[in-house]
Amino acid sequence: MEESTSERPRTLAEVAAAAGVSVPTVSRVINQRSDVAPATRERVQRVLTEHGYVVNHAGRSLRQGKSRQIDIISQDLDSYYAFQILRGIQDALLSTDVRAVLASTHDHRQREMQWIQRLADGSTDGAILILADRASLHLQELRRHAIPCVVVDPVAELGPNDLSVSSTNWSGAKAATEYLLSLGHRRIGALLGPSTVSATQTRLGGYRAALTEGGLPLDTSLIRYGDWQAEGAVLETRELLALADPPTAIFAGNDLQALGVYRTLRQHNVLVPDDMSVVGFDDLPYAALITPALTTVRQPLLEMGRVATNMLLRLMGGEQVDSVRVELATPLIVRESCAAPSGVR
Amino acid sequence: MEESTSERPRTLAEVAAAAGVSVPTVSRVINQRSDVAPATRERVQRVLTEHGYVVNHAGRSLRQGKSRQIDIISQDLDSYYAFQILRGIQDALLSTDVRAVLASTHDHRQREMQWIQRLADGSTDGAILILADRASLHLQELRRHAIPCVVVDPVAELGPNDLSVSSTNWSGAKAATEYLLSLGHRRIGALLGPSTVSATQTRLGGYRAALTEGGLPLDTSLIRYGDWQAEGAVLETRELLALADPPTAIFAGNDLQALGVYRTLRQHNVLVPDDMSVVGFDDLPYAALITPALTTVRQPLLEMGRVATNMLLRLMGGEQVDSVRVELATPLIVRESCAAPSGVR
DNA sequence: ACCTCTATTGAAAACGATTGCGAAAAATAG
DNA sequence: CTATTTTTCGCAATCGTTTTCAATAGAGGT
Repeated sequence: MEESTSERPRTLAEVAAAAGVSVPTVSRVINQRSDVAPATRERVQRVLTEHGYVVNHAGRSLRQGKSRQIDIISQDLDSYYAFQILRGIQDALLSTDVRAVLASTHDHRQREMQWIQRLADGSTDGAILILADRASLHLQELRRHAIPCVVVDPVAELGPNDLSVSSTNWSGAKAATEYLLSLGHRRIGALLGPSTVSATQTRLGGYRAALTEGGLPLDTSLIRYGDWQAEGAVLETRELLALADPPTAIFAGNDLQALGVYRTLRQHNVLVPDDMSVVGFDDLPYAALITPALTTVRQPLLEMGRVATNMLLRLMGGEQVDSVRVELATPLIVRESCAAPSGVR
Repeated sequence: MEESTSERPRTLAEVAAAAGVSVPTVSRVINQRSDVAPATRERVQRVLTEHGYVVNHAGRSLRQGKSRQIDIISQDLDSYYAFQILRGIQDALLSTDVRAVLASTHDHRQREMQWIQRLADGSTDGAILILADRASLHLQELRRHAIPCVVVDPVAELGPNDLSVSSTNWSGAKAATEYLLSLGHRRIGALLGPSTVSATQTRLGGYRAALTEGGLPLDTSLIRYGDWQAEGAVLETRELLALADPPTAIFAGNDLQALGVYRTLRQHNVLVPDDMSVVGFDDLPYAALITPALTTVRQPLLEMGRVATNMLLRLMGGEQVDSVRVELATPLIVRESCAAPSGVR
């Protein structure tokens, strides 16, 4: 199909020669400048497409100080969670000529330096930060260099000018709690993330709101702060089970923690959902596959990545982005892990 | 700490001026060339470090035709599997100044073109392909441009000169099967990947070898080809259960399929491991967390990514890489999903 | 002391694109 | 038909680095 004559023009000069015009003219055609006569443009364009010329990015970058690359920076690239976001970013980039560079530095001193340096020399046109907070070295450096960036799911409040994309943690938690209440649960354990993370507080707010609306008191002994990990959840679940008046349902901070809850309950011969209802958060792919299939609040991670990327692209294009803080909806996905409490009271 | 005087030298010229030498000399110092007098080198070096100068990558790239970037290309960036490899790659890159670019094109025509073009203009110094085969467009283009690349876990036989890193599928499968045999199982179902994938065939070989050594015949009705997905595994498990003489153990092609097996068994009220033993492949993080915890053959995915990257880096450095085909060990991780068959015969 | 050789260094030419500026050509006005 | 404006397009400079290449200075040999 594409048996282009093996000698593709490598430089503007070659194209220019072939089209009988000067180098700048070809450049103008490529960059869709207006000051080219229609006839000339057409002629150059033909040569361009026929020979399959491609611009040399190094040359362009050098001249323009732009790279058409964005950095993806994740605090911990070690969770399935971040991976989903990554996929969304890739998606959004598919129809552009922008490329994503994995730029996490993982507290590696030397690497952080390198990264900062790359910022200075125009190697980076923009960045997407996953789970960053305002104090993050990355965010600060990006601001210093005035490089556009968007934070996906910030862990703490950002500055007033920092763009972010997250999900409706509050209503997600509220919906989950309401659902459990509607099933008849009156004692609902909340096994959240670290108390310092804003998402945790927001979700706690949703949980509390649902309880209040349901006319129930807030029992702080039912609230546990975790570390987002399954191992931690094991301990916290044990604590909940050991309560004098243990909960009949557990709202886990994420699906990974829910996995830890499942595991612990099994060890204690507590059946899900018969003896204990469990709700997760995230809806990672395996949530539907474990048994019993996990009822969970879906975070549209893919979508979040996509939206953040589109915002960033607009920002990079110099457009004004009006919505500084975007929150995407978090539907409750009902599966098999919840039921009415067994000991009806 | 690093209150560098805000006017960091942006160019070699500025450094040169500050050090009282010429631009090329500074360049030579930076690139550790030998033809610089010790005294001069030391003087320049001081200016360099004191002012925190950093090379401009666009300039260097343009001149050298190298980018210090490698492409990561994955057939489907949509599995947790690939993500683990990605982490390994990141790890290996941490102590270098090479950056990883997500370059999967997902059969997106336009994007593939862009990618090929970037190959031509030196935007890519090397590539790591995940799950590619010899016929892959990417691999062919890379070869055409003589760009070094390494394939992680090739899905089909590669050319004689293609470097690859994979795992010992044969002995992994053999170990898993032997383990089941040692528990007393005599009918072991094999729920593999697509029959066209070489890993599938290799594992089948290991499975068969264990059977033969155990003096058991190969019952082809126990062998099912799947698609690596959990949904497919559901169907295939049903088929196995519907056999006149169903297996007492199932060896799944990967952990995701094992999840499907679990799910189906639960639906059919078949207890794991009491009524059916299950072995997985991969050892993804959730394997230890589901209940019962999955006994599985560990693929050192992280390590594979790391090894592949190191090979690539050496290749890019012009070193001769002797081991064309690297296989990493696949230990059997025994957890809770296997037991002696219940109906002792 | 002269010649040769080596170790250092800088001047200048790339690398491939974009852009400011001015000149020629064409269009418009008078 | 001339004067003025507008289009169109090329020259030359520039982005920041690396790489010849030649020049200089010093070392060593005889």
